[in-house]
Amino acid sequence: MLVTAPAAARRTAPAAVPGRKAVISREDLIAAALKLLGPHRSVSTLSLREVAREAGIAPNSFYRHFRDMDELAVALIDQAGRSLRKIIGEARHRATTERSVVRSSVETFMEQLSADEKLLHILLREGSVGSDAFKRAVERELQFFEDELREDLVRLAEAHGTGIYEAALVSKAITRLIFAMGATAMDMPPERHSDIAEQMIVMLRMIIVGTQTMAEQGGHRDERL
Amino acid sequence: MLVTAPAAARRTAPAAVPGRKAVISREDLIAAALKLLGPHRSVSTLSLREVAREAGIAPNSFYRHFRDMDELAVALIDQAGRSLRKIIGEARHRATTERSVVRSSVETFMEQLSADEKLLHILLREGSVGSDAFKRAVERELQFFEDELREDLVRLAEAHGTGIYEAALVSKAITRLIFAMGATAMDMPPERHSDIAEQMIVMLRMIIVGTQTMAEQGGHRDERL
DNA sequence: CAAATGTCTATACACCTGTATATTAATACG
DNA sequence: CGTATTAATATACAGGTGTATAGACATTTG
Repeated sequence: MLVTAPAAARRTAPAAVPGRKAVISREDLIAAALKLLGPHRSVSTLSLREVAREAGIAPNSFYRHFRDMDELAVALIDQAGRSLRKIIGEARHRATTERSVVRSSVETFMEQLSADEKLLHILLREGSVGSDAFKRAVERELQFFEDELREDLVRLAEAHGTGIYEAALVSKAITRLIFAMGATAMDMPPERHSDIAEQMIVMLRMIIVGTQTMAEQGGHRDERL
Repeated sequence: MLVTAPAAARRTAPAAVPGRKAVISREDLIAAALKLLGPHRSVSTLSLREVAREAGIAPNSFYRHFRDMDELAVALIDQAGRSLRKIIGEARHRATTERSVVRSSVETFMEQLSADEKLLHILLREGSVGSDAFKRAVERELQFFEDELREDLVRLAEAHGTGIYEAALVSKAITRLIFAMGATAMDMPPERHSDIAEQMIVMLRMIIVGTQTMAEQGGHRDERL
């Protein structure tokens, strides 16, 4: 993978390589790119020069850290995914003792959205534009999310003795739905976010009740609709 | 609305206005833009000059028809929405006598996707990037879709004597889910499209079974999950 | 036919983009 | 110390962009 190779290189001990000390790092460039992003500024519209300017370096110095803007974009997605998974993971863990998993996860998700954490915005917004590498990176993060959710679902289903029909599809549906709803929520005033969260919760509950009911009936509902 | 005003102006009888006869029309420009679009070319990356070049006119002539590229983009979305609604409408009508509504609608949707009709691609792909006007146009089309679906759902629920819990949310969930799944399907080889369609159908059935079950139980399921 | 009027083109400007080349600056090692 | 090695810069180029301005062309109207 293109992005992990240099990351691995940096991970080795910084044992006294000759040459000039790096005044700027990949992380600095990522931070500069993040600073430029906003509700009206998407990753795909950022230019190399712009990021370099924001980071306070000459345009050409950019190449010391990334092959092109696309590689930076993938790094951004990587970071966004890691951050989101960590947060949601904590939310799930926290939830088992307190409120329901779906409520606590959804609310955490929406809190993160409101917190103007631009990372989440990237993940939600730009999954379908950009280079192939970029799209694949986003898809990979969705897949991670989906897998973790599926494991949680079957675990919880067993714990509660409820059935679950097509767990993989359930988690896929939930993931896509959450991300789609989150994306539209981004373009709304924050005071409506709690409404959206409630809508999400009802939607998820429908899916869960659906899969449970279908599990009880063996999935053999007629195709009346 | 910005785009309907000039459209209305053109709709008046073309009764002998003085001046030179227009050699190119808005529709020609829209067609040129469509020709440029593709799996690796999104609306937001089209330049005014590029579209003008493709249409065979001087860059400045563009302004005779659209204020800027954004206005063209909104017109594109408009057309895409109309086209999709028409097709899905026919599918729904056709379905009542033949197979299930959800199956027939989903299959029609995916057929349209495979048919390389770029219009649908625009609608699916670029809902979250671009100007505010553009995003609002996409959101409006989704809303149309959603409203029609809701009417259909309550009608069918009454016809079959099944309940339906929170019909508005059901149609919203289905719409967003279909569009999200469709967007990811676009980036996949066509031979996987039928798989995706089957996945969609199961997902939708879960939601429908869920809303029916919740209607029977008055929506008072416990929050175990 | 002439005048008016709307359509289209040509030219030009200022700006921005990615990147190739050459040069300078700073650090580590012998 | 000097030298090798790497980081960062300055300059420059070719090409693209949106759009302002002015003029040419065609067509309807008086």
